Amino acid sequence: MRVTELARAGGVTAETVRHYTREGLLRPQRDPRNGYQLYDEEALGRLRLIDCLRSLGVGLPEIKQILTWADQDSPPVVDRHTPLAEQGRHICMRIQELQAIARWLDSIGHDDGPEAPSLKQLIESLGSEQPAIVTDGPRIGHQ
Amino acid sequence: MRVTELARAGGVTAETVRHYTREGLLRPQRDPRNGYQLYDEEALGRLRLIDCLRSLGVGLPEIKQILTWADQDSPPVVDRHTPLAEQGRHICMRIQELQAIARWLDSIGHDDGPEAPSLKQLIESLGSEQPAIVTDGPRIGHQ
DNA sequence: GGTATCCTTGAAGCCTACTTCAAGGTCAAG
DNA sequence: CTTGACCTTGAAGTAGGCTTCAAGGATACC
Repeated sequence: MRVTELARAGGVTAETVRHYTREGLLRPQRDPRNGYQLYDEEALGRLRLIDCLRSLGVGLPEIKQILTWADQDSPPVVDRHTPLAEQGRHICMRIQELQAIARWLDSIGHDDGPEAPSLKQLIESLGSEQPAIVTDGPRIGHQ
Repeated sequence: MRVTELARAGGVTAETVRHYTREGLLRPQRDPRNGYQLYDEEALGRLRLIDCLRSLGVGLPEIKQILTWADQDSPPVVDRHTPLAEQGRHICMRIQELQAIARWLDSIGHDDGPEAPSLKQLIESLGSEQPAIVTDGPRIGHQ
């Protein structure tokens, strides 16, 4: 498929796809007749992965690294001190919180009567959790 | 607690807390003696919620709206066309993907031998999903 | 063969979310 | 009573991630 098709399939703009391509996160083939960029099914998977990771605040350079691993199928045998592994743990912890939020956010749509979780309760529960072991230094994740 | 204490507890910088305060997402009390900003337990919950939503790409103005609802305990009886409800569905769908990613990201830490999910498989599975019903218009979510 | 829609490129611009700066007040320890 | 760590404010700066611009080629329909 071409840029706009991939973009539509992935729910982003064509410009975004071009941006990712320029940055080397997507490596389309070329239609030799006209120089158009051609993407395959895998590109869609990559695009979705990029979008997910982006939505978690992972930066493009880091995502590029991840995709490079995928390309080589090289097991990311990184020790547990690389920022990515760090983020892995961070994200796994966060998924818990996200699910609570998702439940609440979801209850907005189909009003679940009185047993819908209250935002106040949600905030309360978030407030009394493990202290998110962060010692110092620049934040990881979203800018 | 004061800015830096809250910041430490929430895993962000003091400047970020000040920023959120300036933007009205946190409303600390004031120590009348010196004008210092004083945050309570609830503020920590709010901070965590902000951080979570931010990591999902929700913008500060939208988060502010959510927190306002929480303050009023007004049930967000929004119809299912508000951008927030839209995001709710978006996020709920995305949680699925995130969990797959989290599983993989998690497997980086403790190497789970041969049955660790492969990145290629992950990408493949992301590529062959529901087409993320997006018709047109500006993207929601992360910038 | 217009013209409308898609594609290419690089460079410049924009927006959000911080971060840093500058000037100054507070406060506990020594 | 000075040093150092912390606090205040508004304004200006930075960084990342797109987005838009400008100039031009490809393709398809009438």
